[in-house]
Amino acid sequence: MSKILVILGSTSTGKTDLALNLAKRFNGELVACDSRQVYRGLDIATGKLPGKEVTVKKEKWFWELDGIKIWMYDVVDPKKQYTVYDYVKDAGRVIDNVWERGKLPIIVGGTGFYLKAVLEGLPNLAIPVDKDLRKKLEKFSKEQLQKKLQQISPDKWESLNTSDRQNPRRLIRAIELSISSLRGAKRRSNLHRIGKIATLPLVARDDMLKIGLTAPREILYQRIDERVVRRIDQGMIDEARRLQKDGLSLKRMKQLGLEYGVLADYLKGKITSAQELIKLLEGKIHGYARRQLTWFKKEKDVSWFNIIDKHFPNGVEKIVSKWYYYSDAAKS
RNA sequence: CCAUGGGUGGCAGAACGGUUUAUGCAACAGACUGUAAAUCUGUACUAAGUAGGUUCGACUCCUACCCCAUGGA
Repeated sequence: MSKILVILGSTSTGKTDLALNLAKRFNGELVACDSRQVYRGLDIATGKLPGKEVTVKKEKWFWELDGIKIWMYDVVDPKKQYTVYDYVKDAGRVIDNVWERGKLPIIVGGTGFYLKAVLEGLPNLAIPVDKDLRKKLEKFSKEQLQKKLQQISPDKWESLNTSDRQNPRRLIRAIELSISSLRGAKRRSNLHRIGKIATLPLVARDDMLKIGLTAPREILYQRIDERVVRRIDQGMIDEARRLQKDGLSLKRMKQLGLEYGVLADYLKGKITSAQELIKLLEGKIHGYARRQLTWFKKEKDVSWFNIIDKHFPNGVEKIVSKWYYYSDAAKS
């Protein structure tokens, strides 16, 4: 069996809850697809635990929630930088392993880019980061970067849209790609080696089922707001303090996004009242949810379910069941 | 009760006697093939505690009142 089930949707739609139930029913294991859950120690704010009560066991390479394995939590130290590249590599291995043991991998995805990368592969992943180059380029102003790219690769520059042309990070990567392709031959070997990893899954269309969870905006925001308060109660602030104590710089914490960005400001003393803290957290997460909606809107072949419908889990189960048991027959 | 400081868009926070009054956050829309919960782009908000006055013109000056903060009684 090489089927793969994907649960996607924006934050606080209850992806993990649903995935756990499906895992129990269909002999599955979860594979988290979240750019922050991969970091050790980022637990409360990244929502590693589902909304419902659940027994938790932490093993070295996976967690076990209610006896269901969940992978791709805690794979790296938060001081290190983890990228799509790492994710594709690691998750690819995990998925293979799940298949080997005859289980159904259920990808629980909030990070659209990572999801796309594992599912479809990302050709350019084969071209590695050039640290020295980046170090140099990071000192450049936006204008200098633009000029540089126009110089070395007008085509690449033309291919960028207006917003990416203003985006230093993207400009740097574009320059990196251009220079690498100028070096032609050398790239070959890399392409070969890493390209294989990047396209690892290559799941046939019928073997993949994508379930999307949505909710009306107001409901989503409301759920987020409730969750913010709950997480503060659960000790989200102490979690940030602990990370700092363990040597995570506030600058790095800020890079970790959303909650951690706000919490870093809080620890710095930039934010003084609890009220302000909560408001900022809510606002940031609302924005995030919106960006996810924008991204997932374009996702193809998704069976969407609105979570305000109390019976949606039944609907999901039905279609998963049909896919799980019968799609082989349908294929032939 | 006195003194001092202050009341600016949803919030924070500047400048300024004079056509569109910053900026940041949030909001809304979008981009995104190695930091993606990141980063970037676009749009909208179109605001001055209240009541008067000065002025050709007031958010900006004056008066009264209301409210807030700090200090004092």
